[in-house]
Amino acid sequence: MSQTEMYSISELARHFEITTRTIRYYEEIGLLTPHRSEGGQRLFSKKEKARLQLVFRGKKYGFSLDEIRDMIQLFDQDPSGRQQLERTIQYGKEKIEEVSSRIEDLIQIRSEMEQYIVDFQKKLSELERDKDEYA
Amino acid sequence: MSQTEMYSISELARHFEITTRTIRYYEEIGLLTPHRSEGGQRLFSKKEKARLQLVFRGKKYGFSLDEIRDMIQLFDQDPSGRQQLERTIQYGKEKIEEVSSRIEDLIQIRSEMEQYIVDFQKKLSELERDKDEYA
DNA sequence: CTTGAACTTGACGTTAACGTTAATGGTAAA
DNA sequence: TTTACCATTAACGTTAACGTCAAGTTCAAG
Repeated sequence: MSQTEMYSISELARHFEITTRTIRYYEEIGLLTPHRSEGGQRLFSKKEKARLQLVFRGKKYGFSLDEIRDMIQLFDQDPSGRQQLERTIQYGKEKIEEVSSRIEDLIQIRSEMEQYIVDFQKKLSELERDKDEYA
Repeated sequence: MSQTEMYSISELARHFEITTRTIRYYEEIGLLTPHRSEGGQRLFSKKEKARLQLVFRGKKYGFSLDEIRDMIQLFDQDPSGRQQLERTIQYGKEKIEEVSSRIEDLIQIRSEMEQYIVDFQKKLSELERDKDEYA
Protein backbone atom coordinates (compact mmCIF):
# COMPACT_ATOMS: atom_id res chain seq x y z
CA MET A 1 0.00 0.00 0.00
CA SER A 2 0.87 3.68 -0.06
CA GLN A 3 2.97 3.09 -3.19
CA THR A 4 2.95 6.89 -3.61
CA GLU A 5 2.30 6.92 -7.32
CA MET A 6 4.89 8.67 -9.42
CA TYR A 7 4.58 10.65 -12.64
CA SER A 8 7.04 10.88 -15.48
CA ILE A 9 8.00 14.25 -16.84
CA SER A 10 5.82 13.89 -19.90
CA GLU A 11 2.82 12.76 -17.89
CA LEU A 12 3.12 15.86 -15.81
CA ALA A 13 3.62 18.03 -18.87
CA ARG A 14 0.52 16.62 -20.49
CA HIS A 15 -1.49 17.12 -17.34
CA PHE A 16 -0.62 20.78 -17.06
CA GLU A 17 -0.45 21.40 -20.79
CA ILE A 18 3.10 22.64 -20.77
CA THR A 19 6.31 21.36 -22.31
CA THR A 20 8.88 19.16 -20.63
CA ARG A 21 11.34 21.97 -21.16
CA THR A 22 9.36 24.15 -18.80
CA ILE A 23 9.45 21.50 -16.11
CA ARG A 24 13.18 21.05 -16.48
CA TYR A 25 13.62 24.78 -16.33
CA TYR A 26 11.63 24.94 -13.12
CA GLU A 27 13.94 22.35 -11.67
CA GLU A 28 16.95 24.35 -12.85
CA ILE A 29 15.85 27.39 -10.89
CA GLY A 30 14.94 25.41 -7.82
CA LEU A 31 11.16 25.31 -8.03
CA LEU A 32 11.04 21.53 -8.20
CA THR A 33 13.23 18.76 -6.84
CA PRO A 34 11.97 15.50 -8.31
CA HIS A 35 13.33 12.12 -7.36
CA ARG A 36 15.23 10.06 -9.89
CA SER A 37 14.90 6.53 -11.18
CA GLU A 38 17.93 4.23 -11.19
CA GLY A 39 18.67 5.29 -14.72
CA GLY A 40 18.45 8.93 -13.75
CA GLN A 41 15.02 9.83 -15.07
CA ARG A 42 12.84 12.22 -13.16
CA LEU A 43 10.03 10.91 -11.00
CA PHE A 44 7.46 13.31 -9.62
CA SER A 45 5.44 12.66 -6.51
CA LYS A 46 2.02 14.07 -5.72
CA LYS A 47 3.72 16.70 -3.68
CA GLU A 48 5.73 17.90 -6.65
CA LYS A 49 2.58 17.95 -8.70
CA ALA A 50 0.90 20.14 -6.13
CA ARG A 51 3.91 22.43 -6.15
CA LEU A 52 3.64 22.84 -9.86
CA GLN A 53 0.00 23.75 -9.44
CA LEU A 54 1.05 26.46 -7.04
CA VAL A 55 3.58 27.78 -9.50
CA PHE A 56 0.97 28.20 -12.19
CA ARG A 57 -1.45 29.99 -9.97
CA GLY A 58 1.28 32.32 -8.83
CA LYS A 59 2.41 33.01 -12.37
CA LYS A 60 -1.04 33.78 -13.60
CA TYR A 61 -1.35 36.62 -11.16
CA GLY A 62 1.75 38.60 -11.70
CA PHE A 63 4.27 36.95 -9.42
CA SER A 64 7.69 36.24 -10.85
CA LEU A 65 9.19 32.79 -10.57
CA ASP A 66 11.58 34.18 -8.00
CA GLU A 67 8.77 35.40 -5.79
CA ILE A 68 6.97 32.13 -6.26
CA ARG A 69 10.00 30.20 -5.14
CA ASP A 70 10.15 32.28 -1.98
CA MET A 71 6.53 31.62 -1.23
CA ILE A 72 6.78 27.93 -1.96
CA GLN A 73 9.77 27.55 0.28
CA LEU A 74 7.84 29.44 2.90
CA PHE A 75 4.79 27.24 2.91
CA ASP A 76 6.57 24.06 2.05
CA GLN A 77 9.25 23.58 4.59
CA ASP A 78 6.94 22.95 7.51
CA PRO A 79 8.80 25.00 10.09
CA SER A 80 9.09 23.46 13.48
CA GLY A 81 11.23 25.71 15.65
CA ARG A 82 9.49 28.49 17.53
CA GLN A 83 11.57 31.26 15.94
CA GLN A 84 11.12 29.74 12.51
CA LEU A 85 7.39 29.45 13.06
CA GLU A 86 7.12 33.07 14.09
CA ARG A 87 9.12 34.26 11.14
CA THR A 88 7.02 32.21 8.78
CA ILE A 89 3.81 33.55 10.21
CA GLN A 90 5.11 37.08 9.95
CA TYR A 91 6.26 36.69 6.36
CA GLY A 92 3.06 34.93 5.44
CA LYS A 93 0.97 37.76 6.79
CA GLU A 94 2.92 40.18 4.68
CA LYS A 95 2.31 38.11 1.60
CA ILE A 96 -1.38 37.97 2.39
CA GLU A 97 -1.38 41.73 2.59
CA GLU A 98 0.20 41.90 -0.85
CA VAL A 99 -2.43 39.64 -2.28
CA SER A 100 -5.18 41.63 -0.63
CA SER A 101 -3.81 44.78 -2.11
CA ARG A 102 -3.79 43.22 -5.55
CA ILE A 103 -7.38 42.16 -5.10
CA GLU A 104 -8.43 45.66 -4.18
CA ASP A 105 -6.67 47.14 -7.17
CA LEU A 106 -8.31 44.66 -9.50
CA ILE A 107 -11.70 45.49 -8.04
CA GLN A 108 -10.96 49.14 -8.68
CA ILE A 109 -10.00 48.41 -12.25
CA ARG A 110 -13.12 46.39 -12.77
CA SER A 111 -15.41 49.08 -11.50
CA GLU A 112 -13.78 51.61 -13.79
CA MET A 113 -14.28 49.31 -16.72
CA GLU A 114 -17.87 48.83 -15.73
CA GLN A 115 -18.36 52.56 -15.67
CA TYR A 116 -17.10 52.78 -19.23
CA ILE A 117 -19.53 50.12 -20.30
CA VAL A 118 -22.41 51.92 -18.65
CA ASP A 119 -21.49 55.11 -20.46
CA PHE A 120 -21.20 53.33 -23.77
CA GLN A 121 -24.56 51.67 -23.26
CA LYS A 122 -26.13 55.02 -22.51
CA LYS A 123 -24.67 56.39 -25.71
CA LEU A 124 -25.98 53.42 -27.61
CA SER A 125 -29.49 53.80 -26.29
CA GLU A 126 -29.40 57.48 -27.21
CA LEU A 127 -28.50 56.51 -30.72
CA GLU A 128 -31.46 54.14 -30.82
CA ARG A 129 -33.77 56.83 -29.49
CA ASP A 130 -32.65 59.33 -32.14
CA LYS A 131 -33.21 56.74 -34.80
CA ASP A 132 -36.78 56.19 -33.56
CA GLU A 133 -37.54 59.87 -33.61
CA TYR A 134 -36.84 59.95 -37.29
CA ALA A 135 -39.15 57.04 -37.99
CA MET B 1 -7.00 79.75 -18.71
CA SER B 2 -7.11 76.07 -19.43
CA GLN B 3 -3.45 76.16 -20.36
CA THR B 4 -3.58 72.34 -20.19
CA GLU B 5 -0.34 71.95 -18.32
CA MET B 6 2.26 69.81 -19.99
CA TYR B 7 4.93 67.55 -18.56
CA SER B 8 8.38 66.86 -19.90
CA ILE B 9 9.54 63.30 -20.21
CA SER B 10 11.74 63.52 -17.13
CA GLU B 11 9.00 65.09 -15.03
CA LEU B 12 6.76 62.19 -15.90
CA ALA B 13 9.51 59.69 -15.25
CA ARG B 14 10.18 61.16 -11.83
CA HIS B 15 6.51 61.17 -10.98
CA PHE B 16 6.08 57.48 -11.76
CA GLU B 17 9.53 56.48 -10.60
CA ILE B 18 10.53 54.95 -13.92
CA THR B 19 13.19 55.81 -16.46
CA THR B 20 12.75 57.94 -19.53
CA ARG B 21 13.70 54.91 -21.56
CA THR B 22 10.57 53.17 -20.39
CA ILE B 23 8.42 56.06 -21.50
CA ARG B 24 10.05 56.17 -24.91
CA TYR B 25 9.59 52.44 -25.21
CA TYR B 26 5.93 52.77 -24.43
CA GLU B 27 5.64 55.29 -27.21
CA GLU B 28 7.51 52.93 -29.55
CA ILE B 29 4.93 50.22 -29.05
CA GLY B 30 1.98 52.57 -29.31
CA LEU B 31 0.95 52.97 -25.71
CA LEU B 32 1.54 56.70 -25.68
CA THR B 33 1.36 59.42 -28.32
CA PRO B 34 2.73 62.60 -26.76
CA HIS B 35 2.74 65.95 -28.50
CA ARG B 36 6.02 67.56 -29.49
CA SER B 37 7.56 70.96 -28.88
CA GLU B 38 8.93 73.02 -31.77
CA GLY B 39 12.32 71.51 -31.18
CA GLY B 40 10.87 68.02 -31.24
CA GLN B 41 10.79 67.29 -27.53
CA ARG B 42 7.95 65.28 -26.05
CA LEU B 43 5.18 67.05 -24.19
CA PHE B 44 2.72 64.99 -22.18
CA SER B 45 -0.80 66.13 -21.35
CA LYS B 46 -2.85 65.07 -18.37
CA LYS B 47 -4.51 62.53 -20.57
CA GLU B 48 -1.21 60.89 -21.39
CA LYS B 49 -0.36 60.88 -17.74
CA ALA B 50 -3.60 59.10 -16.93
CA ARG B 51 -2.84 56.59 -19.65
CA LEU B 52 0.46 55.80 -18.08
CA GLN B 53 -1.27 55.25 -14.79
CA LEU B 54 -3.50 52.73 -16.51
CA VAL B 55 -0.52 50.98 -17.99
CA PHE B 56 1.06 50.51 -14.59
CA ARG B 57 -2.06 49.16 -13.04
CA GLY B 58 -2.47 46.74 -15.89
CA LYS B 59 1.13 45.62 -15.67
CA LYS B 60 1.00 45.05 -11.99
CA TYR B 61 -1.73 42.51 -12.41
CA GLY B 62 -0.42 40.21 -15.03
CA PHE B 63 -1.45 41.86 -18.29
CA SER B 64 1.15 42.12 -21.01
CA LEU B 65 1.83 45.45 -22.68
CA ASP B 66 0.08 44.09 -25.74
CA GLU B 67 -3.08 43.34 -23.83
CA ILE B 68 -2.87 46.69 -22.14
CA ARG B 69 -2.62 48.44 -25.47
CA ASP B 70 -5.74 46.66 -26.63
CA MET B 71 -7.64 47.71 -23.56
CA ILE B 72 -6.44 51.28 -23.71
CA GLN B 73 -7.41 51.60 -27.33
CA LEU B 74 -10.73 50.11 -26.46
CA PHE B 75 -11.62 52.56 -23.75
CA ASP B 76 -9.81 55.48 -25.23
CA GLN B 77 -11.12 55.91 -28.71
CA ASP B 78 -14.64 56.94 -27.75
CA PRO B 79 -16.52 54.91 -30.33
CA SER B 80 -19.39 56.69 -32.00
CA GLY B 81 -20.88 54.38 -34.62
CA ARG B 82 -23.56 51.95 -33.48
CA GLN B 83 -21.65 48.89 -34.63
CA GLN B 84 -18.48 50.17 -33.08
CA LEU B 85 -20.29 50.87 -29.83
CA GLU B 86 -21.74 47.39 -29.72
CA ARG B 87 -18.42 45.78 -30.42
CA THR B 88 -16.77 47.84 -27.74
CA ILE B 89 -19.39 46.94 -25.18
CA GLN B 90 -19.08 43.29 -26.05
CA TYR B 91 -15.30 43.27 -25.85
CA GLY B 92 -15.40 45.28 -22.66
CA LYS B 93 -17.71 42.80 -21.01
CA GLU B 94 -15.34 40.01 -21.89
CA LYS B 95 -12.44 41.89 -20.34
CA ILE B 96 -14.47 42.49 -17.21
CA GLU B 97 -15.10 38.76 -17.01
CA GLU B 98 -11.38 38.13 -17.22
CA VAL B 99 -10.72 40.54 -14.42
CA SER B 100 -13.45 39.02 -12.31
CA SER B 101 -11.96 35.62 -12.81
CA ARG B 102 -8.59 36.86 -11.69
CA ILE B 103 -10.12 38.38 -8.61
CA GLU B 104 -11.76 35.11 -7.67
CA ASP B 105 -8.56 33.20 -8.11
CA LEU B 106 -6.66 35.65 -5.96
CA ILE B 107 -9.29 35.36 -3.25
CA GLN B 108 -8.85 31.61 -3.41
CA ILE B 109 -5.10 31.92 -3.08
CA ARG B 110 -5.47 34.26 -0.15
CA SER B 111 -7.75 31.96 1.74
CA GLU B 112 -5.34 29.10 1.24
CA MET B 113 -2.52 31.21 2.58
CA GLU B 114 -4.64 32.17 5.53
CA GLN B 115 -5.26 28.53 6.24
CA TYR B 116 -1.53 27.93 6.37
CA ILE B 117 -1.12 30.76 8.81
CA VAL B 118 -3.86 29.40 11.02
CA ASP B 119 -2.18 26.01 11.07
CA PHE B 120 1.18 27.51 11.88
CA GLN B 121 -0.31 29.57 14.67
CA LYS B 122 -1.93 26.49 16.10
CA LYS B 123 1.42 24.74 16.05
CA LEU B 124 3.02 27.69 17.70
CA SER B 125 0.51 27.80 20.52
CA GLU B 126 0.99 24.08 21.05
CA LEU B 127 4.68 24.72 21.43
CA GLU B 128 3.95 27.39 24.00
CA ARG B 129 1.61 25.08 25.86
CA ASP B 130 4.19 22.29 25.97
CA LYS B 131 6.75 24.70 27.27
CA ASP B 132 4.37 25.75 30.07
CA GLU B 133 3.76 22.17 31.08
CA TYR B 134 7.42 21.79 31.78
CA ALA B 135 7.51 24.87 33.98
C1' DC C 1 17.78 -8.77 -27.23
C1' DT C 2 16.40 -5.50 -30.16
C1' DT C 3 13.70 -1.57 -31.33
C1' DG C 4 11.43 2.78 -30.73
C1' DA C 5 9.61 5.97 -27.76
C1' DA C 6 10.72 8.63 -23.94
C1' DC C 7 14.34 10.35 -21.39
C1' DT C 8 18.90 12.75 -20.35
C1' DT C 9 22.21 16.91 -20.49
C1' DG C 10 24.24 20.52 -22.86
C1' DA C 11 24.11 24.47 -25.63
C1' DC C 12 22.49 27.87 -28.49
C1' DG C 13 18.11 30.66 -30.09
C1' DT C 14 14.07 33.73 -29.10
C1' DT C 15 10.93 37.33 -27.31
C1' DA C 16 9.38 41.02 -24.22
C1' DA C 17 10.68 44.75 -21.70
C1' DC C 18 13.52 47.44 -20.94
C1' DG C 19 19.09 49.27 -19.86
C1' DT C 20 22.98 51.62 -21.70
C1' DT C 21 25.83 54.17 -24.64
C1' DA C 22 27.01 57.32 -28.33
C1' DA C 23 26.52 61.11 -31.06
C1' DT C 24 23.86 65.06 -31.45
C1' DG C 25 20.31 68.85 -30.77
C1' DG C 26 17.24 72.01 -27.75
C1' DT C 27 16.63 75.22 -23.73
C1' DA C 28 16.82 78.14 -19.52
C1' DA C 29 19.62 80.94 -16.76
C1' DA C 30 23.63 83.92 -16.05
C1' DT D 1 26.25 83.74 -25.88
C1' DT D 2 28.00 80.44 -23.26
C1' DT D 3 27.23 77.00 -19.78
C1' DA D 4 24.82 73.15 -18.06
C1' DC D 5 21.43 70.30 -18.37
C1' DC D 6 17.82 67.98 -20.65
C1' DA D 7 16.31 66.16 -24.84
C1' DT D 8 16.63 63.39 -29.33
C1' DT D 9 17.37 58.90 -32.28
C1' DA D 10 19.88 54.74 -33.25
C1' DA D 11 21.81 50.83 -31.94
C1' DC D 12 23.53 47.31 -29.30
C1' DG D 13 23.21 44.86 -24.47
C1' DT D 14 20.60 42.31 -20.79
C1' DT D 15 17.42 39.29 -18.25
C1' DA D 16 13.60 36.07 -17.59
C1' DA D 17 11.32 32.37 -19.31
C1' DC D 18 11.33 29.41 -22.00
C1' DG D 19 12.01 26.99 -27.38
C1' DT D 20 14.77 24.10 -30.15
C1' DC D 21 18.18 20.96 -31.50
C1' DA D 22 21.81 17.50 -31.03
C1' DA D 23 23.94 13.55 -29.28
C1' DG D 24 23.55 10.09 -26.36
C1' DT D 25 20.81 6.97 -22.54
C1' DT D 26 16.90 4.35 -20.40
C1' DC D 27 12.78 1.75 -20.58
C1' DA D 28 8.87 -1.05 -21.99
C1' DA D 29 7.09 -4.05 -25.48
C1' DG D 30 7.65 -7.74 -28.44
